[in-house]
Amino acid sequence: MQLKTPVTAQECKGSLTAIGDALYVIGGKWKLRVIVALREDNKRFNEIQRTVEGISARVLSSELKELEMNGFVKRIVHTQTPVVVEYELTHYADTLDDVLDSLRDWGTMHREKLKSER
Amino acid sequence: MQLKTPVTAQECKGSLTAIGDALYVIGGKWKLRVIVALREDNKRFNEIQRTVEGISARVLSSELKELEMNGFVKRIVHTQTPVVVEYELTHYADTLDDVLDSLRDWGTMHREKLKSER
DNA sequence: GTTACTACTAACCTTTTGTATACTACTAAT
DNA sequence: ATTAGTAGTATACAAAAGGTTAGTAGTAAC
Repeated sequence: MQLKTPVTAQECKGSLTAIGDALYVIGGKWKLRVIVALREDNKRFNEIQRTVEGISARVLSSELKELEMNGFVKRIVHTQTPVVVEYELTHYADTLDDVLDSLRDWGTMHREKLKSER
Repeated sequence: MQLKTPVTAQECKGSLTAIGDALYVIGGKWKLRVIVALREDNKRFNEIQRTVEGISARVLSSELKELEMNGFVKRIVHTQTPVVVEYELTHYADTLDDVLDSLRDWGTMHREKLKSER
């Protein structure tokens, strides 16, 4: 049994701004999932697409661009034949560990709850 | 300096599923923000709309319905004139505390980082 | 009598997101 | 010669999400 975080109007406004800021860069259906896929290992384009089930090449391509722009991902091109491109998480992406862990834990718990309700 | 969470292919797949489950019910632009607004206090419709800046009545209405369906929010109707409707977080919504806190902390940190880079 | 507040909802429109298919260009295997 | 793999982009279209405006019906203030 967990106590409710006491929240004043001030704190509430601050939270709203902060959470808005966070969702602005990591919100959406795919960004966090791509980051999770990359946490396993540096990955190449098609590997990521196979790991993140359901994402199309077009959407993955644009998500990777945004993640690169926001400093979560580094793009490494190996100029061989065939050209191989690797995507690597930056150190800044590691700052998302708490967010990803809490979200994973909550998702796991929620799935259990739904299962037990059936 | 924080160590990178070691992630195996198995753990990665589990995380992807769990995070997918979480985003399915609390993903999108508004749901978490509505919950944050309600953490301050039970709120009436127009109060929530004023607190969560930028949300339209139409969208707030549908978000509240989904939040109610998923067990995060209780709708309480006071049959007076005028009819007053209050929205209250359920105990289940409290299980999101870790997610909300980590997201708020990360958002705050991120905003500071952007500020210092300007 | 006009405006504002209560809590929405319907209709319509725009924007965002996603899907499907085809295509580049090169290598290697069958 | 055909197929598969490398990493995408172009095009066209469909679906989902979100925004805008107007309106309901009742009360109370100005």
